[in-house]
Amino acid sequence: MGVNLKDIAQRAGVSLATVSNVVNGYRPVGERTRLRVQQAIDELGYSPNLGARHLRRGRTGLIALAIPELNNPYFAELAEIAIAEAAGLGYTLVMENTAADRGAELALLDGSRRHIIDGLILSPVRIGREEVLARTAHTPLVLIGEGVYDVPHDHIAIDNVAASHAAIQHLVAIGRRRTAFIGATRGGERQSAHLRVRGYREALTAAGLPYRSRLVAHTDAFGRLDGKRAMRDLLALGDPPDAVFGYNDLVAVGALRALAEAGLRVPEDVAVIGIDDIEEGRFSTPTLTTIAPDKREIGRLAVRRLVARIEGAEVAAPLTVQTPFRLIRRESTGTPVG
Amino acid sequence: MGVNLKDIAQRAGVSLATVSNVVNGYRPVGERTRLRVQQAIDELGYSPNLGARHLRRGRTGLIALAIPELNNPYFAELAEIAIAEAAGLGYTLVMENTAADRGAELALLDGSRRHIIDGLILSPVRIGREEVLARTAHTPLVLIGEGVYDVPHDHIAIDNVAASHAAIQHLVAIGRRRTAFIGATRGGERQSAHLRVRGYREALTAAGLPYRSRLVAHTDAFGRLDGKRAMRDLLALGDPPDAVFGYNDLVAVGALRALAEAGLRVPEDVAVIGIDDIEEGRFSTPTLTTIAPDKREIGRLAVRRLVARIEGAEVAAPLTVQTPFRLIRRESTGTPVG
DNA sequence: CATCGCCTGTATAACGTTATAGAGCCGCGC
DNA sequence: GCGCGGCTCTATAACGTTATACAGGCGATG
Repeated sequence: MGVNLKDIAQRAGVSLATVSNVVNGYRPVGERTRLRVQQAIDELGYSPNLGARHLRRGRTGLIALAIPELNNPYFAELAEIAIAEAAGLGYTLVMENTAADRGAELALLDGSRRHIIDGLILSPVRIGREEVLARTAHTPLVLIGEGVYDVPHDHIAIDNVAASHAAIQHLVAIGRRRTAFIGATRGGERQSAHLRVRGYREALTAAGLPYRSRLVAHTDAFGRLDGKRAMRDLLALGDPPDAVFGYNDLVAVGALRALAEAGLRVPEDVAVIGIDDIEEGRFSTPTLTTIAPDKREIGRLAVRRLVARIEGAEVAAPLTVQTPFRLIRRESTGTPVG
Repeated sequence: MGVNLKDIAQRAGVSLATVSNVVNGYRPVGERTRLRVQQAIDELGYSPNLGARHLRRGRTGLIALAIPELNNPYFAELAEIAIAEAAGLGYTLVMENTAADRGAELALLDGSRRHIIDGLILSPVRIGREEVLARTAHTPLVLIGEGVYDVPHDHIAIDNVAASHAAIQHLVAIGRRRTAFIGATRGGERQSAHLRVRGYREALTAAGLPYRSRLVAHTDAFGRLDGKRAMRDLLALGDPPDAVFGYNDLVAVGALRALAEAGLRVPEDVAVIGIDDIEEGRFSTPTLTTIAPDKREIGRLAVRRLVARIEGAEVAAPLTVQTPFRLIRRESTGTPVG
């Protein structure tokens, strides 16, 4: 099909090996021949066949980013950053959608893709420590988000407990005394949902407020619809909450909608706060107060750690990084003071 | 590294070729040997090295979906569908973000990725007919969305003019007489923005309403912020519109926000309609009336056409498909009647 | 009974690249 | 005058797979 090394070699009157050396500088080439080869390359419009290169090198130049839902703007924004970072390092990022499915996560960890991918960035949802430890694939793995700990892999996440503290402290500061949480899950001791509930509980206690399990709404997933339904249920309680802390912005947006349909005012009747700082929250009515993780940092760091491992930094010990976050005050908890 | 064909062949006591035939059924294999080989495969946990396979076959099994912004929920939803469809056909889809950049679109059309990708689905924004015709790469190309016509490639899009008609007719039906359009662009005769403006204009004329160029707001991009700014400008006019038709839902959401900040009621003061039916519009306050394209159909069709071409349907003439759409009435144009 | 064709299975040459071993040439020191 | 090391470049063997050409066995056909 296309132009290959041999064509260039013939055109320039040199050997295959010399052309290869010109292309990727593995060994030095004399100035005159290099120029001749370069000219042939330009004239014929050669670009290396990556498949063949990777067969020979044993690497494909592909890394995968596996996330539970592409539809979630948080992950879409993260993916956009990661794709750019990977491209800058000479890698192509392919997105894998696990759809929060256990089988899909397991298949990625150790599946048939292993030959096609040099490394994997995974945001685990349904698998835990054991599954990660049981993995036999030898390609580097970087974990993002919470859920799996104490495994020999790099791990990047925000401090969920601290983030929840910040959210609750803010609600307490604006005078709320009955704050609900939407987005708890059953089981999963170390899942991020669990950690966020823990932070919620600890912060309430620290503020001298009671923890009421009725105000903790469980959901199957973390989408807008889940938030809306849960909020509706909370409003049906005898004594509904005066504030809601959503597992993420999507859930919080759903809560906003349920409140609007119920004819309640935000933040006067119920204040709402989420986590993720998705763009949608900057344009909703009311705009959404949120805990903003440093998506840029997470995306770039994950890719860079992975590439470092792929390119041979096996020696370094697995790194666990907690990226910073900040509170962004918007209308859903009252007009910012500052 | 991993287990390869040779290992299996030795274990089962057969030749390489036989194992290969068992794996991909290119030629029939006797029942007894097939079983023995299969057993060896299972025992050793063999999975084919895709790089090598693709080098031999001349195909990589990768197709690319190039879209102008991953952040746009419309494209994220489309991508999710396309990824699933590609996986079902044995292909891996890699996402390419052109960021609505001309250079990026050109690079994709004819760039260094050509060896790594079997085919490309492109949503062009900044390039036109000439650039597509000038392309030298020989891999199949499927275009989605509008902007490029009369090129020898499959093309899938909704009928933008008709969609705009439907939107305007709806606004007229609910009694609006001064409808603005947000999201026009300069130049680009056949760009979708241009087509949507044309439909807007034609439908107004058909309804016996005047077309006022002051009510057509131009934007640089099609995001929430663009919609918000444009709406603000429209409201500053001496006689502001009583309805707004957004280039897409994102722009419409931005308009909703500007209206809320201006203290205007939707739909009483200003009705709003968009195109895309993104989930966000089902949860915004008010919920957003929209023209819903059949995303599932577009995503699946694009992938299937591309794969058909890759697998040798060069004979068939390029297909241009217009996928259906429907109007979804929500609060932003008044409570649905039906 | 020889021949033809089918059915299984094998040996082997690609695919396009990179890394290794080595060949030719030149100048320098003993 | 001969060997030795440094510098370029070349020849070639992989990487793991698939497709082609071919070989042997066996029943059916003339």
